[in-house]
Amino acid sequence: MNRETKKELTRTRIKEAALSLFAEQSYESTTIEQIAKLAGVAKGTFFNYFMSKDELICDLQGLFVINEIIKLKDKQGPLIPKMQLIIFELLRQFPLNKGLTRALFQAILGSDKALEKHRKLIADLKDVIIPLVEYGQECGELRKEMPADMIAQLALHTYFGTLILWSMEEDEEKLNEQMVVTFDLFFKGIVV
Amino acid sequence: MNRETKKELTRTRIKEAALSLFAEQSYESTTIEQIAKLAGVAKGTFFNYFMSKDELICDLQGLFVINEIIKLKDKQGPLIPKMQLIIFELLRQFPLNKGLTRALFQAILGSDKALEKHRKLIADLKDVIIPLVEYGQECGELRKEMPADMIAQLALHTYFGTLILWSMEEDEEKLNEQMVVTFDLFFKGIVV
Amino acid sequence: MNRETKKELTRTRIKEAALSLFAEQSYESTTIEQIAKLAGVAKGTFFNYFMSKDELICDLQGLFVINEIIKLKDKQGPLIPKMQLIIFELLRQFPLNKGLTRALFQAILGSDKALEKHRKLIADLKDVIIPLVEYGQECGELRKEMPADMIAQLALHTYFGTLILWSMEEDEEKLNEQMVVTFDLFFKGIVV
Amino acid sequence: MNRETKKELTRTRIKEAALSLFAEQSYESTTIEQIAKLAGVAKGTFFNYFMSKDELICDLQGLFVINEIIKLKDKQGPLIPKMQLIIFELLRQFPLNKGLTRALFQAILGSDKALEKHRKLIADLKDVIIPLVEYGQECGELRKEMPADMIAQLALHTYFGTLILWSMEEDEEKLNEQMVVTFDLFFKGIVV
DNA sequence: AATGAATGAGCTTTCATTCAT
DNA sequence: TATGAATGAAAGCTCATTCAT
Repeated sequence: MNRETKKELTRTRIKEAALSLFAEQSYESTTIEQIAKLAGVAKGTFFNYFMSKDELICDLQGLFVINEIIKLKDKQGPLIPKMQLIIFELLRQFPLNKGLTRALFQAILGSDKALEKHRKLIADLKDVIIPLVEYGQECGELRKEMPADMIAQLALHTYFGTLILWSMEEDEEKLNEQMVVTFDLFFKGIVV
Repeated sequence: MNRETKKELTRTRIKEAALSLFAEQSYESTTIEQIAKLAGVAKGTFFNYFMSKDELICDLQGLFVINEIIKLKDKQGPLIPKMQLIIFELLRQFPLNKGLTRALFQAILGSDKALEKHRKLIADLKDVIIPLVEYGQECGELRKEMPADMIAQLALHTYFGTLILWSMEEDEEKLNEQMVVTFDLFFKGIVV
Repeated sequence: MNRETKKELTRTRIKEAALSLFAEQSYESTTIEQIAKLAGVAKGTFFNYFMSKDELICDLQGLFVINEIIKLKDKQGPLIPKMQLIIFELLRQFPLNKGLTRALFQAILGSDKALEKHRKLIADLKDVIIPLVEYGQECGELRKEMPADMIAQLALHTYFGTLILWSMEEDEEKLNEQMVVTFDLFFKGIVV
Repeated sequence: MNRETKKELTRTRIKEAALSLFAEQSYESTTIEQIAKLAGVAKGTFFNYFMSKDELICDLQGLFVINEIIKLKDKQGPLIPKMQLIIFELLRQFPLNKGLTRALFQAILGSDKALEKHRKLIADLKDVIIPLVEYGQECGELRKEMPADMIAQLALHTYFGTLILWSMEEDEEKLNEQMVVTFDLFFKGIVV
């Protein structure tokens, strides 16, 4: 195994350790020492891979890759199933559990860098959704009295609202089910 | 001025100082020393009023009083305006700005006590909304194919989704406007 | 009830509260606030009766009054029973339990004033015991090869050793029994 | 010098600094900051070596190693000299001065962990002494009317009584001398 | 005389970060 | 590159004591 691969492996181990700890504790109360220990490296080694805790969280946000989602943009066919696919893809990409979701929100809310990155993610998602909605409106599938960017925005409100309330619930409901139901209603609101 | 009044005043000053600091910094990075200083009291005095930062945040959550909202439950008339009133009331009660909203979410996500209190708030809100929705369904105002508790849940998803995304935006949009637009769509989804 | 009596009563209540708390917690971890609360007075009131926690402990040491003991000095009769009476008197005066004993030692060890007072107590006790021993030696009851002040000192070693080890034991042995046995041996060592 | 050695050195420096400060002030009034400063390390470094002041004191109690004493158990010869050797060994092991002795007692009396550890020490010492006494009784050297475990207990009363009273004295008497005299009397009491 | 709110120095403890090895 | 001991600023919090009422 060459040096490059080994480095990548360590980086991955650190990220996984962080995710695992964030999931069971809160973001703030997870220390770099705990992460390093669980990753099997020394505390100092952490800083060879991430300049700070802030940078780590920015990197973890990168897990929400929307590359796959962008591809859906140019796919043909009716809108609703495509949007359901986007949602499905967002959920599938990342094994979210309540603790981890809370931790990520907490981290984003506490770091300017992470907040900035989150804004970019939101903008990217909008860039994917807006054309879809415009296309749907042109096809006569969706109501036209509301601007496409507003509808996209609302879709995100719905998505993140479901996500954060779910993460704060006590019991073990599946996120998928809640998301499906919520968007079912959302689609009812926007279709002709 | 008697002692009791003075104490109440100090308590208020501390809360206001905290709110003000939470609004301009994050919750985590606001220290008790800063709060005390801004409130014009000694650090130790803070602890005469709140056993911990946690307890302070729980107290601040209490600002979301839903007493007014509960009164709306028994008011007559069509549903949608009443729900709009609820939203309006929730927003009016508390001079939310982005920084403060982010700080409150951060605090709730980082403290078990505050999380618990938030769950209670959610439950209370549901208790108000569900009967309204049921009444709307009986009157034939709302679709009946979706259970009332689910619709209530969705309303909360929509509300909190709008709230958190708004709080994370960079620019100065008004929350009120976003909320009105979002719920306009939401209502379209649920009416017959 | 006149003012003087009332004041005395409050003072007693504070002392009793302190003793009670010292018995169940350690001296260091008992706060003046706790004492005041249990005594049914305000925190500030404590300082109207005792200038400091130090002064309180000095006052409590006063419980070991040796006035009664001094009277035994001039009593006639054989030595051993008289010394047993002294021990009995010391134990009787004060409802010692392990927690309280530990707390008192802790307090004495941590305060210069209390330490000084304890030295005086020791000196007073010696002043009582030495003449007794001298008389015992003259009567031929006790060995003469050891100076009387040394024997007195040894008696105190024996007394305080029993006291402190007993207070540090886990189980519920009675102090009285241990003391009787220990001194039984002690007397065997000093009699002719 | 390798890392391991250096660490051991720092640990030793911290312990020595603590002992030195305990000797001149009381245990309670010695702060970790003082210890760190005297040891020439940062405050935080203290906590890399000891989780708390409590743990430090437990570690210091470990200075009373009784390994050497245990070896005496199986030595042949008359009892009294052997017991004198034990006392001598206990005193020699640890450069006791009055301040430090007081501090140790104070620490033990104020910490549950340290108290527990002290009980173990007492139990270990009894385990050494009892067989010796039994052997002495079998050989006809010691009186048989008193159970061996009681005699062992009394020896400890005598030892700790001497120790604590000595530590509370103002003047500079040597502990050794007091101990020798006290036990001289003690032995008189127990021999046939 | 009694109160209890206010004080603030000082406590233990945490932890991201640095840096010599 | 990996290490982990050292750092030290800063955190939350305690509590004996003061003092205006």
